[in-house]
Amino acid sequence: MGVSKQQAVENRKTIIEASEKLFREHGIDGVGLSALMKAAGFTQGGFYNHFQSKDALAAEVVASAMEKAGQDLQEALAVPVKRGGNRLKRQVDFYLSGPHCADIEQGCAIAGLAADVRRLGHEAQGHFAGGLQQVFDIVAKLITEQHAQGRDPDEARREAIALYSEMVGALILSRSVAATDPALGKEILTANHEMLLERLARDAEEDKR
Amino acid sequence: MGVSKQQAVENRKTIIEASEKLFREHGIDGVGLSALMKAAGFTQGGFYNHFQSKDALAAEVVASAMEKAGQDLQEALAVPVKRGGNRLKRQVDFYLSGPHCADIEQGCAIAGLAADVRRLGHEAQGHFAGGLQQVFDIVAKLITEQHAQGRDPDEARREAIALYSEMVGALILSRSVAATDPALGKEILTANHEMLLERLARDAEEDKR
DNA sequence: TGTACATCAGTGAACGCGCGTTCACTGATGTAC
DNA sequence: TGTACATCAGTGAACGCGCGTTCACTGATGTAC
Repeated sequence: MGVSKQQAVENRKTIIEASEKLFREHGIDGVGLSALMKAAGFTQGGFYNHFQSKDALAAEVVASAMEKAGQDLQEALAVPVKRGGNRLKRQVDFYLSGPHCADIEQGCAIAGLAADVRRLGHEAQGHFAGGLQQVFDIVAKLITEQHAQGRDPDEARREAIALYSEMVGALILSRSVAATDPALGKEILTANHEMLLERLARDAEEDKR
Repeated sequence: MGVSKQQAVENRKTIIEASEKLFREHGIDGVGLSALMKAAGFTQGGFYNHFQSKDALAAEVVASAMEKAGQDLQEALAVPVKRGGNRLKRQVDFYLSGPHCADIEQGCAIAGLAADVRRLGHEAQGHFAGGLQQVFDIVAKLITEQHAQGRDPDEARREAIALYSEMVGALILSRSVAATDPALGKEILTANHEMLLERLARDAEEDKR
């Protein structure tokens, strides 16, 4: 067809982004190259102009998704905090909200990909692990700024990992029953949300003493 | 080949159990009927003597796995508690241990299937949701018995859901990076474990007052 | 700057392969008399 | 209790289909002179 180099780079990105959505929704094995390329607006044959194999695409999808996840959180950290505002609480509120839970395609990449990544190649797993480290670091910072007198870094990291694990688990469990038992799905979300907010409030109170 | 009715029923169970392991390890789309039947010790053709379709098998696998999970926990509840012993703590210790995390085939069915169940049929999801309800109920009982003066049932259920969500999230995240970054995998397990034990201890102390 | 040629993203058809499913056949089990 | 027949779990080959991948071809883009 003849396409400029710049256009080709953009098309490549389009394929990766379309693939990410389909991979999250149906799993990597649940969607074929023909569907991926079609979703990106191309025909199947062009795939191998951009990627060596489906596995290679999967690795790039994970890398791209995790990079985006890290950036999004980074931005949340950069937004100036209002007086009496609480960035951590706002992140938790958003994460465990109904809309975020329902948005499998664009919601948290970690919750959306974690279970599938285990079955992908070494490269994809590496990108995922790297992104996860970054996310834990950022959440640890959010936790540290939460405390007036700061926080021991190791302790903040432990809390960040526990907090994030709980939120990811809640999202995955809620989604797993959402279609069949929406009430239970909602309950999982709210139970975790309430428990987390109570703990945050309790921590804040202890800080004052 | 000619096989007694009783033998046929046992063979059917063998297929379901072999399938559960392969489904957990590779995902439902990641393993074919030929591999499933071979793992159970049969040839591919016999599959349809037992199941209407691969989807139907998947639904039975989920039902069987969740039933087993509920029974296992039920038994833990039935074991007489030793003086000063703590059944809840022991469950948490086991759940977030390295060996349990590494045992994808026989470990917690909920963590092993949650992410895949979303992509299965309505029937499989129903079995999963039902099993999850049962598990939440049992964990709520464990939490209630934990407190000297008992616990408001709604509050116990909320705590059970939050506790279980965190453990499931920790297991899934730990497994997702275990191959590439084993140190991070271990850290996720221990961070969640320590945080949970601290909370249990704190709850126990509050109880005394 | 204009012309001739190489490049390479995109197309669409084709490849072999393994998938889920079907089928004709076998023969021990289970049943009827 | 013994004999004749129906049942049906199991085998192994075959089916069509969609998969991941390959390939010959197109034609605008990019390059060399």
